[in-house]
Amino acid sequence: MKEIAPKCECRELHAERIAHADGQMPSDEELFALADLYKIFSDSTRIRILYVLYETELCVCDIAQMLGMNLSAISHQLRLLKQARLVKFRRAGKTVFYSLADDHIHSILGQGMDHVRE
Amino acid sequence: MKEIAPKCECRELHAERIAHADGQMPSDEELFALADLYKIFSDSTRIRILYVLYETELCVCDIAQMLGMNLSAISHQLRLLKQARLVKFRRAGKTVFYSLADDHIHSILGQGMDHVRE
DNA sequence: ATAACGCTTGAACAACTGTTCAAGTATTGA
DNA sequence: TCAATACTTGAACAGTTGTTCAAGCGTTAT
Repeated sequence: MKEIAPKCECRELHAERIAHADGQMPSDEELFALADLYKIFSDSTRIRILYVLYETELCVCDIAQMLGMNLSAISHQLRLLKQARLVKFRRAGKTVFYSLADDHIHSILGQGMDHVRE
Repeated sequence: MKEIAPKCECRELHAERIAHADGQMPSDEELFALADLYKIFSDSTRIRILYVLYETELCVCDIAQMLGMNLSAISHQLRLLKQARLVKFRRAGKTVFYSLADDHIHSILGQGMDHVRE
């Protein structure tokens, strides 16, 4: 049994604040989904893939070349990006081209960058 | 030795695209910093902490109470949020109050939420 | 001083993650 | 049909992460 309710005397004094904060909360499902979205952006390989795709579609071996990584590693990460609907792909013969799924992704990446550069 | 340059014939055909994509790239340091920022938001405990602090400052035991977790777990996560400069704190007697570091955090969380709710 | 409270910290542990390797599939050209 | 190219996939591995437990620190009241 884990202790989930520490007996803290100050809680009674803060009841109003807690009620207020609680009323503004998004649902738990939304917060978990949000964390999962950020999880995709939280790896530098995936972020770099998204950025090389910012301007143009590229095939898997091009991405691997640009990132200095092997094909398999890139392919695994592309699968995650695909599952998260952040990239889409089209096959042209033996080659598979990947590109960003929609413009929303651009704006998310842009805002994060603003924070880092501030 | 890891293989970092897969010999892919299509690369020569894509040279222009690669040059273009490369010219728009943020620096590696910026991309790593960006991944680190997203890493903070990628855990549901930390996201939930940030949201309960959205409207008001709260002490550690209040946060633990609201999230149904023990004090130590919350304290560990607050340390990470502190290091990332996403929260600030003030001590009042025995109690330590945490709050969001600045308004920038609000807008980042807001945009992520838009994507999830779309 | 001493004790109690609120919080922090370090060590330990299980769970998860990213990369590699080897083997596989799909498509094309000979 | 056979081989070659471009990519995908599963298993294995090391490295990382989040939580818990126990012990500690700082503040306040007695």
